[in-house]
Amino acid sequence: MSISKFLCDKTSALSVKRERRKEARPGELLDAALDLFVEKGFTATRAEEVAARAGVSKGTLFLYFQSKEELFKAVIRENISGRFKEWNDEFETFEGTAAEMLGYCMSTWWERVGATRASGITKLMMSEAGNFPDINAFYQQEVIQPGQTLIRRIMQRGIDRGEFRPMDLDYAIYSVIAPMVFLVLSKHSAGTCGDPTLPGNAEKYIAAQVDIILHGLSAPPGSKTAKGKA
Amino acid sequence: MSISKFLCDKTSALSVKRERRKEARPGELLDAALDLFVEKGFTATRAEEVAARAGVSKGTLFLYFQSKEELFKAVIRENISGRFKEWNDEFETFEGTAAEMLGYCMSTWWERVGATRASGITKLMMSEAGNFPDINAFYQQEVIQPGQTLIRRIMQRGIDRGEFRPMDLDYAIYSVIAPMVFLVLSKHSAGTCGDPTLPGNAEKYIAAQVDIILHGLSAPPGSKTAKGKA
Amino acid sequence: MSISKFLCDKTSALSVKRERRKEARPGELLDAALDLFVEKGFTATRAEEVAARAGVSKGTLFLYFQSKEELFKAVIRENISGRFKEWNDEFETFEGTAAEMLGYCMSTWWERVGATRASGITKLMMSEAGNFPDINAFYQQEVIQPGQTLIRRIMQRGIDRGEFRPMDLDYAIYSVIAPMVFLVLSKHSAGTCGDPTLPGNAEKYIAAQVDIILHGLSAPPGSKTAKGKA
Amino acid sequence: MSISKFLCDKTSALSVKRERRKEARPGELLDAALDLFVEKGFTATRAEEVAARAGVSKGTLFLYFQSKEELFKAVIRENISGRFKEWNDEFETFEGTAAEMLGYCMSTWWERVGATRASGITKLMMSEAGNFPDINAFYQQEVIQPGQTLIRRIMQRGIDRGEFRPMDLDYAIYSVIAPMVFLVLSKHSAGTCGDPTLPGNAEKYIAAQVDIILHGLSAPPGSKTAKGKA
DNA sequence: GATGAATGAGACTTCATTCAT
DNA sequence: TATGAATGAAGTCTCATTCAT
Repeated sequence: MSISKFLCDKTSALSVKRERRKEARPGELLDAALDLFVEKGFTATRAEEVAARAGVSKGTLFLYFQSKEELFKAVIRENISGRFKEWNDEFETFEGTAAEMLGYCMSTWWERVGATRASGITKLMMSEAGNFPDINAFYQQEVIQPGQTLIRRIMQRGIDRGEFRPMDLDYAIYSVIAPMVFLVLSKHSAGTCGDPTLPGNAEKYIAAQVDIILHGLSAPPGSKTAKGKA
Repeated sequence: MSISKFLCDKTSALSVKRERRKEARPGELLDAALDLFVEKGFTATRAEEVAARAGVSKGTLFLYFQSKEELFKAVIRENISGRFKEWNDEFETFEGTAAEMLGYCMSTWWERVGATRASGITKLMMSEAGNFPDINAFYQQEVIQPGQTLIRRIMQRGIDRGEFRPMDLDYAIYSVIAPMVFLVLSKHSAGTCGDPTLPGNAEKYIAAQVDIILHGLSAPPGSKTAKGKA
Repeated sequence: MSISKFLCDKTSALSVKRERRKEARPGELLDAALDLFVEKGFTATRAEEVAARAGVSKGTLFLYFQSKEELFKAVIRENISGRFKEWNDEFETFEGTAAEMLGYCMSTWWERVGATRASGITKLMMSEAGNFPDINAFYQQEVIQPGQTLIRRIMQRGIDRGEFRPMDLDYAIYSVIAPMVFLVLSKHSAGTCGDPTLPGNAEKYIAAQVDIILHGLSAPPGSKTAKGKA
Repeated sequence: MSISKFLCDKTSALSVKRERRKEARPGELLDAALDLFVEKGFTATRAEEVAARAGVSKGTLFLYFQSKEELFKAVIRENISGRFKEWNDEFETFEGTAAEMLGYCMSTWWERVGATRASGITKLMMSEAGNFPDINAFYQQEVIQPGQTLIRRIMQRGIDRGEFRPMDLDYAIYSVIAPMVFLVLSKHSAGTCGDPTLPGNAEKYIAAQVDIILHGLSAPPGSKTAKGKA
């Protein structure tokens, strides 16, 4: 429409890439920051490293984020999947048994969260949450609470249907949660990086835990639906 | 002028400062350091804070530890007493079933490690080990390996005796380890500090996990054939 | 409001700070460092003083030099341009007598080294070399050895031509070197700063020494026999 | 006389050594300090090192010297030989020629000062005088001025007697002083520690310089006393 | 917008000096 | 008097943040 438009056209071939980049800058910075924060910790990661990994200069980082702390918060916010609403819906309409639902839930979680870079957030929160009370509250509200609620509802349904033994869900939910948290922490900690049984075979790991848990939860032979062998 | 004056002179309020306690200092500093490192992370903890919490000045810390990093290493070393030898011995002479042994093992671990300040080391290693490869190697060798080996031996015995189902122990051991790791991490992370179900009732938590795991591992009533192997 | 305002805007009094002069900084810092190191000694000079004298902040110094010690090394290197190659060439093609050459050599040395700030390096090396073995080795190789070799060659030529008496050059060379070293040390030591006979009249000092040395070295009139050897 | 005297007698065998030591403490500290200050420089020498070399604890040093700086001043004071008065007297009654006197003077200086640990003072003053104006003034007054005066008087006598050429003594005196200063600096500087021609053969060095200087100063054949060859 | 030179608060560490024993 | 544990001011160096270009 304007002359400047024509002027811009001249460099369009070059600027296409650059402009795409420009739009993507904040995202690239968040990605780089997530990786580095997870790998080295928040304090031990230098702002310049983040910028360098994102392919920009130090100054540019502060163009998009007010401070290193704001960058941290943005990293958490950006990578916290608000997927639990969606999963709660799936739960409502799920047709199989509670056991199937629980297994499906853990596998899906691995595919959609555990296996992705977003899983680093778990480690990050465990390590740094103490220094960021507000971001921690946000994480509690967006992740911990919905996640625990979903697990609890599934298990409650299992108990109600007689699939699972009656138990105190305040504690029982952690038999599901702990193995998943442990898996992602292992993935991101130096401590188990050399362990071939873990990150490389996460699916097998998940399957093994599901198997044990479901056996552990299932109602004894004498009860309603799980009579089988007896 | 008064008798009390003379009495006080020896331990007067003024002389509280500059106490000479060469013997006690290292321990006090290690205690303070463990607390702060666990709470805030190694990098985020200032040397002066450690000194202050131990009730000494900045300089005194460096009288006993060559550097902040050496202090860190000493903290790790101090809190890893090779308890596993002792536990392995207990395992050898244990008279009960593998299930009893496993339950006993987890309860004992809680009493002797999980409930103590030493459990903070777990969080510390997870957060910072990446930046201290040599410390990490030491921790792997002194804690991770012996711990996993002990669990594995107990479970293997259970399988051999037909108490437990046959399973791939490379993965199954984590059904025991994950809940314990999760517990201590929860204890030391702000993330779950507000969660009333966890730290206050660790014994109940342990009991619940033991119950589920043992159910999950146990062989079905009709399949005592594996016993023959033992 | 006024035209002058617009003119001033570009180089306004306010913008004096935070000038960006990447090219010039290292040189300015090296200059400042040389002055201060010579004046107060390396250890007694604070990094911040060097920065301040160069008109920059503490941090800027470490932008250009990895450490204070690296700065020290750079100061030495910067002020030791391998002048001796050039002087050795001059010696090869010099047409006059050895005596003329020696006098020329000392005068030239004064002009090109002694009178410049580079002469402070001598004092610096004397005071601090003991604490920096590698720098010392470098200085030996780049300055001491070539310098002594040049003097020795000139004197040897004088002996060979019968101009100078035969003598043990291992010691005789110091009759030339000592007065020069003494001169620059005097120049840079508080000890003789109040001495009006020295720094202000270095040329006269040099001339007087040359006169005495040449008399001291020259062969007695009747002993021209050594000439045959040359 | 008193009981305590008898009591002391009991431990006298042991305390003889100790008491002798006690008396000697300040001297041992000054010795150690001189060595270390000369070797490493004032700032780079730690008070504790001095104490350790003297065989006492850090605290004891400060029992005898108010501060490290006072220790430095005491080292200088202690080691500045007020021998010039004595030497001036020798000069008055010396029977030989001025040349003999000059040679005797340099040899004697080497024996009584140059070869001793006290010669380190020269290096110390060159290196540190700038930071200690008052001690420097003291050194000027006690050493530099009397020393230069002595040399000047000897040379003036040589000129007066026709032994030496007329010359500007303001500069000529350094032909004698420079080689001596250079010698002790060489002895104490890392720069020439590896040079086998210097410290090991100081007497030869001195002799060579004396030879050249005397030749350099001596009156030409045509003058009164030094006719010889012509 | 993007850059990276410049800044300066703040961290680790040293060491002269003090003082209870 | 002698000791050496303790102190804290001061120095080196880092790095989040700013800002002129």
